[in-house]
Amino acid sequence: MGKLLSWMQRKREALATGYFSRQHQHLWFSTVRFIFWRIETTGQIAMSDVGVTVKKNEDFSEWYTQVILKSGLADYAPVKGCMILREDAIAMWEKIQAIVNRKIQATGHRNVYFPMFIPEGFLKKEAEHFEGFTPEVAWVTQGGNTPLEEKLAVRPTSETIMYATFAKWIRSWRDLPLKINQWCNIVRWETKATKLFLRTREFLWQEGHTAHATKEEAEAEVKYALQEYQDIMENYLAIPVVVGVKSDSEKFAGADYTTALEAMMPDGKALQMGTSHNLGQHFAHVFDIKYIGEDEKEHKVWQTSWGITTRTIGALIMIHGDDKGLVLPPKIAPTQVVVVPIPYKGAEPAEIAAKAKEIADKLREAGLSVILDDRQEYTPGWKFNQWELKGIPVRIEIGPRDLKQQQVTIARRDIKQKSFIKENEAVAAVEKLLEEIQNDLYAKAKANLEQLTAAVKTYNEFKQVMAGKGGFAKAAWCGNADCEAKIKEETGATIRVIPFKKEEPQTGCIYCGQKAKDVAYFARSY
RNA sequence: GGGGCUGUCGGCUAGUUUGGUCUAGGCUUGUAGACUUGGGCUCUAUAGACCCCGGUUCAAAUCCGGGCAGCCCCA
Repeated sequence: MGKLLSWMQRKREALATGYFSRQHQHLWFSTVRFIFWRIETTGQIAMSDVGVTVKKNEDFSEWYTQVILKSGLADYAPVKGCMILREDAIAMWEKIQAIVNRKIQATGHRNVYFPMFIPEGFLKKEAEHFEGFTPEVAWVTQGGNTPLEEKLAVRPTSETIMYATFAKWIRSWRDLPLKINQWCNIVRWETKATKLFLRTREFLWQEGHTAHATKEEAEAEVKYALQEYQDIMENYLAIPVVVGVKSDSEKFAGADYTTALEAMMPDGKALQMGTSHNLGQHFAHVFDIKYIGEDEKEHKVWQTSWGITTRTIGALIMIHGDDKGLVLPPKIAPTQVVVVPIPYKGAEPAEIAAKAKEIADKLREAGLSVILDDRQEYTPGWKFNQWELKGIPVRIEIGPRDLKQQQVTIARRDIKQKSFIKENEAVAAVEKLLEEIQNDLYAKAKANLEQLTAAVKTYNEFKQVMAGKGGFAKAAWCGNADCEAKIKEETGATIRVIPFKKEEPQTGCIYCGQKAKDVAYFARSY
């Protein structure tokens, strides 16, 4: 009772001292809120929360998350760092799968599936490999109610479990080359800084694994995989990449050397788009993968492994997306064309609907993926926004005006431009437009990459780049890992790649000034 | 690896500073209907939330501790 009284006392004091000022505050905030509400409800651009509410160049990180969630590509899962890939994301991944499968199957690789559980002993066999992966391995220690005698790793990559089996499969030179690939999920237990698509504890990938009789063959395979990846990134995803070799400190744990593709994101951070490793004979030694050659002698095999992941979809979103949402390259878009009928009352709605269907069918016959959005319950404006959010490359509108003039209205997503095409030329025009969009997206991304690439001559210049907008800094490097480590410590930038296209260093090492070995691409990275 | 911030209907949020008229308000979305349809139209009705566990207290969305999740910054 005493406390109640003291509360009433305090409340009375509060009322006496602060009440009116709070009322004023409240009034003021209400007014401001009302003004924003007017802007939102009357403005051309701003609208409800259905769309993306931040601008790409104002809050990139928030923009990225919103685009993914609101376009319906993915969602968060209940477990930290795990994501749900939704219909459109899987559809895109399936497109990538189809392209990769077509390419590698044409060159004699075949798909397999190995188990996701790897005995600890396997993982431990190659010391460097184990050391590299062990900090982020998830372990199964119990089955049902019974503790396991040997704990099982949930695969962080499949070299060890595959190569234990390779040792059984490979006996003779006739068994070589062995070229397999698998599509699967991978678990790497990231502790923090997880991000949709880019860094998740579980992700999907493709891992190719090959074994060869000679070093030269393995080298050719490493190069082959990387070239195909480059083709996919540039000619399908419309993402320009820099290709080359990783420095020793960045190479795959257990490899002789790693080659990689690196792309540049709009926020100035690099993203690794794929890797192709030359494993040399390290695994062949520890797993005892040997064959009897034509020379009747015993030899160890030479191996490669290479992979790309669902991460590439994250790059796609970041590079091509805009303030209205996703922008998808036509070759990867799950749906390439959406047809929206615009039915006015009293303006032959049945005819418009029929015409829309006719156009959609014709486009489908031409091999395009088409959605006919004839939902009655949404207005055309609402549909336009929705399909733009989802990044569908081309939209066709068919309304009374079009009907009368025997034309269709074609709108392209990337530059939001409308044009009017005679109805009987529609299919050809759309096909041409899709190609144009594909090329324009690449050209634009290429221009951005060039703009975010700077050749630097001094360490000061280097630091300025990294402290500013970021991007690639092309700089001379002596080859010493200490310099690399210092640079990372001081600027956050690492060597992303030492390009295949060698450039003569114009200066000494950017850090120590000693004679430079290479020109390397440095950047902060995801 | 270190530091900081946040968690309220499906989404955005008000309320938390100062525990109590909060039986948690608004907008949006969802559902039903009407009206519309060339850029997220309008109206009516209706549904829907305090992250989890514990503590303090007569009383917790509000304070404290822990957990889980998300975000940001630095290395």
